[in-house]
Amino acid sequence: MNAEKIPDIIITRLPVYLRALQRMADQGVKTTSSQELGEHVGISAAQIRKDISQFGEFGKQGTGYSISYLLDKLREILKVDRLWDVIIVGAGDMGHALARYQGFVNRGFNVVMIFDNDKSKIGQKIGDITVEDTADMIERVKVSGIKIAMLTIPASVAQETTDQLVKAGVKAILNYAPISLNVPDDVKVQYIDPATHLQKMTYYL
Amino acid sequence: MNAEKIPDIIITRLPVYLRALQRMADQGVKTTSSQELGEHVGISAAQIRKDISQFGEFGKQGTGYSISYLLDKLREILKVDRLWDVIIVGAGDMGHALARYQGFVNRGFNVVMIFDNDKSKIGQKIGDITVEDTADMIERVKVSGIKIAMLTIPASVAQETTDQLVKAGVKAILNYAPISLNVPDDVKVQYIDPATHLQKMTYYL
DNA sequence: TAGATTGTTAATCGATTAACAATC
DNA sequence: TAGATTGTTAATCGATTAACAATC
Repeated sequence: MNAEKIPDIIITRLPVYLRALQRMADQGVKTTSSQELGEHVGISAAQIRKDISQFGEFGKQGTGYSISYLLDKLREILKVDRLWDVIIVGAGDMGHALARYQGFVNRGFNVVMIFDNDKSKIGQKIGDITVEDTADMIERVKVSGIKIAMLTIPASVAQETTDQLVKAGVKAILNYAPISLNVPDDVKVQYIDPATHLQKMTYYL
Repeated sequence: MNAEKIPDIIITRLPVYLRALQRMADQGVKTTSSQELGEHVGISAAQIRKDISQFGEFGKQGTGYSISYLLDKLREILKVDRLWDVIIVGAGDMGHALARYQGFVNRGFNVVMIFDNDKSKIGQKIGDITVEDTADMIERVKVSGIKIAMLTIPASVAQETTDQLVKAGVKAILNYAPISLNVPDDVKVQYIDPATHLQKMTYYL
């Protein structure tokens, strides 16, 4: 793999390519071109070729890309050629929805624990996972070596919970709480806040 | 307001500033600086000043920005100084979670209808909204003039449903289905796909 | 007043696009 | 072979940063 640093914005696009290619594969398509893939994802063919070529020469002149081969390569690059254990912190509506979501496993993720600090929720079953006490979270995460967490708790407790997760060794946080989080440089955060996304679009209305 | 075209990437950051400022205001803070706001949201002070100055001179040398004044201005710019009616398409777990989410109203959005094509769900109550038949969606949306939809349906039906929404006059779609959507230029789409967000972070693990 | 902080300019840095030789 | 499409280069375009005069 390439030793030089790959721009973050390219890494952001790879999962989108992966998703589109997975869909094409499901439909039985064997081969695609930068042109065709670009039409699917709304990105120029030149950019797709440039992005992919950062990691190697995965295509063939004249014929384009083998979808299964490119899928393998992208999964390897993104490290989703394996199954990552993931925890959910917050067993509210959103935590429940994520816990029941069927779309994680074939994309590299496995929800293994759910935490909440509400005594009435602890012990409840969501699918085949039992909600555990947030008080035990640091220890449980440390011991199991889990690196990824999804946060579905109120904004008011998001930063302190994040600090605990960082202390427990978590390196990637998908944050559903509507607040910006402060984390060390080696911890990544992605934000999902529907209101923020909607507010971007109303500008154009 | 400025007549020149504002870069999309600036528009993406404004809701993040808005969210942080709203939080500061809730905590009783009256004034802030580009420096302080930048520390909260993880963006450089220079960039914040440049972004905000695209729309006018909202700060004061020496003292910074009045939070309530800047909030007013940002809400006006983003057009969330009003309440937008929004529909949810898909009454599954995610649709339910969004329907029950309390965080929309004070950020400019009001969920007014929920649609599903599953006969067993139609007629069900979620909060004080009754799930309606997707077959009636185009008509209902057209008549009410709704411009914003949140899509929480399977990827397999997302594009056809999107086409219907576009036909009904919807101009902004928040898409939770794990698929890229094709829409006309005057329709905006934002994507929320937890697996895609997670896959971006695993690259760095 | 002195100190702080804005708004803005110019310089730097980075990303995208267009074009085409290489080649399947 | 002829046509198609990659990988890559150079040019263009756009975004970020540093610096500072203006001024509260």
